[in-house]
Amino acid sequence: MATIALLGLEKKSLREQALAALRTAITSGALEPGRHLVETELSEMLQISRGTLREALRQLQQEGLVSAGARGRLSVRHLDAKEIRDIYSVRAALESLAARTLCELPDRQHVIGSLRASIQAMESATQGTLEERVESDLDFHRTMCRLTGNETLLHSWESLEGSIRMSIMFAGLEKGVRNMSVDRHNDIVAAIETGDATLARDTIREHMDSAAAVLVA
Amino acid sequence: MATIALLGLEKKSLREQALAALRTAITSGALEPGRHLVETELSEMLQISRGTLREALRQLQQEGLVSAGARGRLSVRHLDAKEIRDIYSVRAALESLAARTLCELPDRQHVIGSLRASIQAMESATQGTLEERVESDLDFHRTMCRLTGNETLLHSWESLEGSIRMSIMFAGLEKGVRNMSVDRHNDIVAAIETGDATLARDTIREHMDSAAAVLVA
DNA sequence: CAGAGGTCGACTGTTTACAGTCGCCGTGTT
DNA sequence: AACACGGCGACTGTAAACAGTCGACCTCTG
Repeated sequence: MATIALLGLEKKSLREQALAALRTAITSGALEPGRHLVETELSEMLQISRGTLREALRQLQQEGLVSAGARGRLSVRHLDAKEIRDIYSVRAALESLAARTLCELPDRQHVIGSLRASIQAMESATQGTLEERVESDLDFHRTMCRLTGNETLLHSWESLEGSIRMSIMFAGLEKGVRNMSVDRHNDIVAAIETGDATLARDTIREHMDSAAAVLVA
Repeated sequence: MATIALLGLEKKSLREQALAALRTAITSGALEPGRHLVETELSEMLQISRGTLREALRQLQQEGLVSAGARGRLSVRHLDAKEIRDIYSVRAALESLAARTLCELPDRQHVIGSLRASIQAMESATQGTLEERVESDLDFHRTMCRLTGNETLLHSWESLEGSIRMSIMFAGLEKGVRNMSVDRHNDIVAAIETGDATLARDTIREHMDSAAAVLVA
């Protein structure tokens, strides 16, 4: 196998570059689910030492992209239908909290603006590649979490992000993208704007349920 | 032979031992918040090499017990009142999902039994040390997440566990323990038993809100 | 031919060594 | 006295080496 490029991240530590490269390799399918990850092999691909690689792998493991087998053997995690549904349940819970938090803000104009901008970016990406559309979709949801100002919430969501990407990849990008609807996002923002936390929660739950359903179909 | 089985169970990697030791050191206050963590210093304390230590630190970092400063300098995370409230918000969201999931199970008898057993253990610990009482309390909540069978949910909760422990420590064990009520837990189980997800959610939220309020007071 | 060793190879666990960087502090200059 | 400079020490980033373990395959023996 050819080397995995570490482009665009020259400023950061090798560990972070490796982490990003591995994440991409896994969520893009270059490293297919179930694949056994051999440290010496990967460190050669990435042109880094094993020690540095191992640090990155620990992080990946915690994110759930990599799972441990006997004697520390690592492999790319394989997601089955139930796991995808589970991931989306947790995702829905986190994003519902995000929406509720935003609903309770006294002044939501700035928040609404940012969210609408994110939706706009998504509309612009309609003509782009599948990957770009997925990115813009995840951006919206990540933005929602970030705008709450709750770092713990954002961090929890981000540690789920890799699994979400894998879910989409697992089911095929087409399916994942087909489910992405600008309308749904507009509904969420509208609910937040009126401060209706219950409606926002229900909208998000429906969004997540149908997304999970499409992915496992 | 018993010895063979025991060998497999008690032998963990140095990394895991170090991880557990560091977690304990931080949540017990031996390593106070804000303290700068020097790798060579820690590796000497723990009698392990820096490489092994660094892997453990990455995991600790992801759990939020350790935060990174300039040039990779790590220090024990310091939680302020807002962060504690934020952590408990996310915790409430996750446990609400757990309760709702359990409410939707067709046959909940086994679950109810396990939860009541956990509460029983908590009552037994009433006479124990403060640490033991905190442990039994966390056990109940962790059990609730585990019983859902949603590994992602359990994992998300567990990655918050360290922060929860820090919150309790930050406010002083007495305060944390004073807030632990067997009644509250019984209320949660009762709600799950009747399948009333809304009631379970509200009970958990109140529980979490008041816990956070006590801790930051 | 079956099965008990026994060597080999492939990995992971762990340690040790080396390189780079930043702040500190003393020194010399003006 | 203020300031620029340069050596020094303290850390982190990174690499390379060493050790232990388990499975595969091969061989010898009954």
